[in-house]
Amino acid sequence: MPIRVRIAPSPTGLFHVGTARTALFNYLFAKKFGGAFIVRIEDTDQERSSIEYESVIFEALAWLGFTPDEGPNEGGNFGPYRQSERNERGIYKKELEKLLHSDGELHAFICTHPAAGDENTLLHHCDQLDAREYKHGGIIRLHVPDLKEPIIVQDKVRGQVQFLMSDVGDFSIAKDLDTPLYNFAATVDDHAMQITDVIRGEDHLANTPKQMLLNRTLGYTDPNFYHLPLLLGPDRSKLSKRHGATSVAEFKAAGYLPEALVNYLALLGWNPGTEQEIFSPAELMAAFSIEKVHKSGAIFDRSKLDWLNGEYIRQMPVGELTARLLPFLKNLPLGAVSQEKLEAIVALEQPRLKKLSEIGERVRFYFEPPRVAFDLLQWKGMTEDEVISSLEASIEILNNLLSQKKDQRTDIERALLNAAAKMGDRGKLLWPLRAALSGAPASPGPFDIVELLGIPESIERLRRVKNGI
RNA sequence: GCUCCUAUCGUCUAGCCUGGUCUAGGACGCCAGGUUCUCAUCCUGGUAACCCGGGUUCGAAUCCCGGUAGGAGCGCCA
Repeated sequence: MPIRVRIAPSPTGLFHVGTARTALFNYLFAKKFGGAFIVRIEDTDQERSSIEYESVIFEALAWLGFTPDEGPNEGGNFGPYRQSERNERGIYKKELEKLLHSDGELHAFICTHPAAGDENTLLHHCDQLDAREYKHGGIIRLHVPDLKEPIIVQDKVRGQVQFLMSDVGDFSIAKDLDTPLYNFAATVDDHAMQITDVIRGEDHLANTPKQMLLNRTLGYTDPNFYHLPLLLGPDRSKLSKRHGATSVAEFKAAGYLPEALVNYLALLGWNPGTEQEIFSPAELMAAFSIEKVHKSGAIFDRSKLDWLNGEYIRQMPVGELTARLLPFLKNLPLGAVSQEKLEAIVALEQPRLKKLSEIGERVRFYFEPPRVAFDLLQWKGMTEDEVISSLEASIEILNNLLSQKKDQRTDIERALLNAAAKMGDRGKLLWPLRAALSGAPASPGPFDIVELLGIPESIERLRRVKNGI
């Protein structure tokens, strides 16, 4: 039987990184076994679901590179892939009626208990077991006998986990014939879509016995279950908004590369058993095995993500990096900069970038003269006169180069370095030069900057700074 | 409160199944040094952990029991 897995997000909010990791593990598992990765939209709660949030899901999936094999946009033989549409076709109603008319120990019934309020932590053990005919004013529950009989979840990550029927209670499966609820709709769909392996977050572990009970009642076979450890915030509680950025869109906007995020997410709760940490998507597929997934939660640590992101940035061909950087350069006075020059600038910044979003302010000085404060120009407590003569020396060297038409990077470096060496401390020449050109305490080296700016523009900047002192 | 899950450096983890090779390995972070005008990159070194208590055993991070701590779930949300 072919492997079929699914992610079942509800379009009620942003796409969380935890969901992204669940999607990743499902995706890898499917690809590893040549199976199908399915997206099913769980929008039975019409109040909270929206079409905008649905597109957030698709955008996140596309950005991360997890292309669904079946889903609302891709189609497939098991559609529709939105629960709202499935509901319109009466898919749930049909199964619900089966449960309502079942004579078995497990069967659905109408519960007329009032909506849960403060008592919502109590288990429902209703005694209205004969009220099987649907009538308004009640909610439909599955009757679970109050027995000490265990329901054993064979979890492929955590092993055997036992629940008692008496601890499950009569749980809700639909508000009425036309309004199915999560556990019921998911169970019906997983069966209808022939899902073989359910890989999801640990927070669903307690739902599993309910779904197994539903499978048993409806005559379905259970899929394999895998419950992934949770993603945690620094305080070790489930990662949520209060821990900062948690949505995929936020990471994208913050300048993270999808391949770095994916790589990082893969390493949370899983590792290949080797010392490899950087994986291309293909390597990840090859190395992934769900047996090596952990049981314990993992803290989402930004500093390691940042490091990985930097690694990916450094490994990327300059042309590609430049293209990816474009959205983050929007607010800069780029003018009519050539692609070649832009790539040269990007190449200089490449080893310094941790996030794409950092590019903006780092490269602004290439496009417009910076403001330079005097004390920035001082190397090791140089006096005003020393700074001025240092700048003059640089200007003279550059003028010479200009008149000799030597404007190659090697020419620039040789001339400047020679002069700097004669001063004993190279910093006496090089620091004021670099500071005057960049206006920054940290930047690429002066030879690179001069080459990029061009000698005339460099001289111009140096003069202006010198005169401003 | 009830149910369930988990437990190795600050963090992600290897090792645990199949006890000895573990004076517990790697990575991130941090610290120091090298390269260097600066920053980053790069290189070198350092820092730091088997939750606690019993037991089994010649020997336990590894097996067993009991604690403790943390987490998740307990909706007419998903």
